[in-house]
Formats: sequence, structure tokens, C-alpha cells
Amino acid sequence: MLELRFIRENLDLVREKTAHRGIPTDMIDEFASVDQKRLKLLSEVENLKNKRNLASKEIAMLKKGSDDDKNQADELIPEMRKASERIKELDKDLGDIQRRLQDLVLSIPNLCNDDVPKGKDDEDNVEFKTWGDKPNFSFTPRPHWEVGEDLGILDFERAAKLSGARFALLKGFASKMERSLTNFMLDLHTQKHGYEEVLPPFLVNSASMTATGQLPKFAEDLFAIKDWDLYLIPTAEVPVTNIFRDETLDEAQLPIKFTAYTPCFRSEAGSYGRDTKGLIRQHQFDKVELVKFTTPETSAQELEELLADAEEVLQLLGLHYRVVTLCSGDLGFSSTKTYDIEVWLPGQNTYREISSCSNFLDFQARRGGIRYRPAGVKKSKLVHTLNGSGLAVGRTLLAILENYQQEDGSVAIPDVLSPYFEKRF
RNA sequence: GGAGGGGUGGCCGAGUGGCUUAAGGCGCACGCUUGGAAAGCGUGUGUACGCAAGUACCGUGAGUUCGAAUCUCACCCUCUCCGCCA
Repeated sequence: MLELRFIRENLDLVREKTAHRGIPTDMIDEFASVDQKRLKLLSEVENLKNKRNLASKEIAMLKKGSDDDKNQADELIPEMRKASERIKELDKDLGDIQRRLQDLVLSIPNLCNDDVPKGKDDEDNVEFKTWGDKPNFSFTPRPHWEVGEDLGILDFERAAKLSGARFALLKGFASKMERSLTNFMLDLHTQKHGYEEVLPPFLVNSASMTATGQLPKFAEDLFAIKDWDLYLIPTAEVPVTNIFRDETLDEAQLPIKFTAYTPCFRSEAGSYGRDTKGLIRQHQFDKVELVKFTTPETSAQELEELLADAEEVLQLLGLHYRVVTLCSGDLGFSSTKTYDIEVWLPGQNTYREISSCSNFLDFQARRGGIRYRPAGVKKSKLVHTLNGSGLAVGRTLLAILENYQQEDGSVAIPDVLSPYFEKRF
């Protein structure tokens, strides 16, 4: 959420930046008129309340005085009764207007950063860097669903029986690989990169979803629990960013860096027919997330480091990838700047997103009331929040199935994972 | 699911209708004091909107009243016990 006053004073800028994302700007026009109405009504009702407060004090004093004073109080009361009724009416109108204004403000996207390329969709994303090379095969590499089904470690048919389309049943080597990758990522981020591991709830309430920006606009992307104010998390970003909702931190605590494994649940509404094969686009997938709370001064640098932390997972696994800077049209609603890491998938002859690293500046912090007190300063400020996948575990698994497949149909284990496959019992 | 106790500022805690602009304490900041510190003394100490005056905020929402932290109703959270349960 942008600051109310900022929008009011920078209407043209907000309109322009919203248009860059390819999002209609009519809510900004409506904002301008509703905002003016609100200010007018606010000053009217506040003046009335001021009169009421003063009269109240006077009545209290008169009631303690002489009989004459008491009579005077009795004359004042009917007058104030009328004023009170008027206040009640105006307060109701004001409430309606404020709710409408709040809806509008919550539906205005964050401003994209100035170094974000302008563009329409993912075609316009700009390559930022690459790492490693495409591996050479002495045979034609196959897509992971063929490798996995032939080995009997991926079972999409039975998953469909259990739950429907876009679910997977992992068996044996695949399930163990999924678990090993999760542990490997968490170990790397906690032991080498200085993140604290947390394991949050997988169901959160609507206030949490609103703070990080999934609600109110993107309810159709979420799985909701019937008769409860609870949703399945689409990413650990939601519970982890909300850890400090409505709290004020000390500057000395910052930056705070959390990593969390969670399953993620997405309805994938609007993606019917896309990526229907294999593990690419599932209703449920595992992810290790990185979340940072920083000061405004350091968030840009922290994004670069967050990206590097995520990249190192692929480097250690020996998987070739490229990093793209998302263009304005492909940028998420709450983000000002996002790097996507795309891993090479030889079985499909393409790059696929495996991580998305974003800086939200104070957009989420304002929605969630996440503040910090700068050293030696009285007034608190909003923190900056960042997050990124480190990495999507399911997609890492399929990248290994495709990149480490052997001619005989088996799959090799990356060296760095061998400790996780040692026999212990 | 049942019974009961709670929710007040960064923290503890007083406050059952009107000088409450929320007592008092702790913590914190600054000053005095000191060789330095502790102790002591003094001053200050939330958030949002607003140029300001001011308005709002005592879990949330509605209500009663000229006036609500205080009374009424609903809900949420939390603690203790019972039941059930991995």
C-alpha cells in the first residue's frame, strides 16, 4: 500500500507507473474524488466533535454547581442531543467513505523501480546474468515426467485419483530427493548465509493475506477454508513476513533474515491447459523461502545479496541457469523490483523459473504496520521487506531429474547431496 | 465441546459514567550529581490523520448516554480446569 498523502500529491506519477504495469488506472481517478470527499467530511465531523467535547466538560462542571447552574446544564443537554445525532449520521457516512478509500488504496499496485525495464509480459524481461553452461548429452535427454514415471518414482495417475489434476505422488528416490533438497537448502541458508530457520503455520487469516498483498485483489488464486477466516498459504512469504505485523523493531535488530520450508498451495486459476505435464505447475509444492526485514537505506543491496544466496543453491548443485530482471508488465502487484532465476531444463529444451527475488520497499510494511525505531530517533519508521525463493523444491527436483539423467534411465545424485543419501540404519 | 479467570501505553499495573489531557511503578532518553559509575534528584517518554487548531485510539464491532476505559450485546484472542484427541 502506498501512503495516502503520497498518492494525493503524486496522482500523475502513480497513474503513469500503474499504466506501465498494464493495469487500468480508473481506481486512481476514483481515489482522487473519494479522498477529497473524505477530507471535507472529516473536518466537518471533527469540528462537531470538538464542540461536543467542550460542551460535555461544561455540563460536568455545571452539574456540580448551584441550582441555577444545574438548570443551565439541563438546557444544554437537548441541544447536545441534536448535535450527537448529527455526529452519528456523519460518522456513518465517513465510515462508508473510508472503507471505500481503503479498498481503493489496497488495490493500487506498488510503484516499479526506475531501473525496471518497461514491457508488456515475460517476453520483455531482460537477461541480467547467466551461470554455467548447458550440459552435453550423448543421448537425447527426456523430460522429467518420462524419467520419473519410467523409474516408478513419479505417479501422476494415482495422484489424480487421490486429489485431481495438478497433484503429484512422489515415491522412493523422488520423495527422498525432495526431502534431501529441502534440508540442503535450509542448511546452506542457516549455516552459511546467516538466516534463522522458522517453521510457520500453513494456514493464515485474512489480515495476514492483506498485509502481504494477496488480498483483497487476488482471492481467486487462494484456497480458502470453508466457514473459517483461514487460507492455505501460497508461499511462506505470507506467514513469515507477518511475524512482525503491528510491531515496532529496534534498528539494532535489523536486518532480520528468516528462512522457512513450507508447502505452498495455489489454485492456478486462469492457467488451465498450461504446463499440464509433470511437476512444473502444481496446486501443492514445497518451497524454501528467504525473507528479510531491513532499513530503507540497505534494502537495494540486500536484494542483490538475497539473489546471490538463492543462486548459490543452483551453483552447488551444478545446475546451469540465467537471471532475468522482470519488466514492468510482468512484475508482481506488491514488488518494486524482481529478479527471476530460471534453471535450464534439457529435457524440455527451455529455461524455467525456479526462484523469484523481490524488494517491496515499505509497501507490505505499511499494510502490515511493520515498523522500526531508528537509533536515537523518537519517531518510528516503516521497515523494508524482501523475499525470494531459495528455492522452489519441486522444480529443483525436476531440474535434477532432467540434468542428472543417465543413458540407462537412472538419475545420478549431485555430489553436494551425497551426505543426505548416506545409509544410517 | 463444557466451566471459570483475563485482555488498559515498550513492560507491570490502578481505574465501575464527567478535572482521566489514563494514577503509580519499571524500562528508556536527557540533565544534575560523580574522578568514573551505581545510588539519588529533576525533566521527558505512544500511534494515526492534519499546515495548525484539533480528532481518534484502553482486544474488535455494534449499542445506551449530553458525555463511555468504565454500562449492555455479539465476536476475537489468551490462561486454568474437565472432556476428546496426534
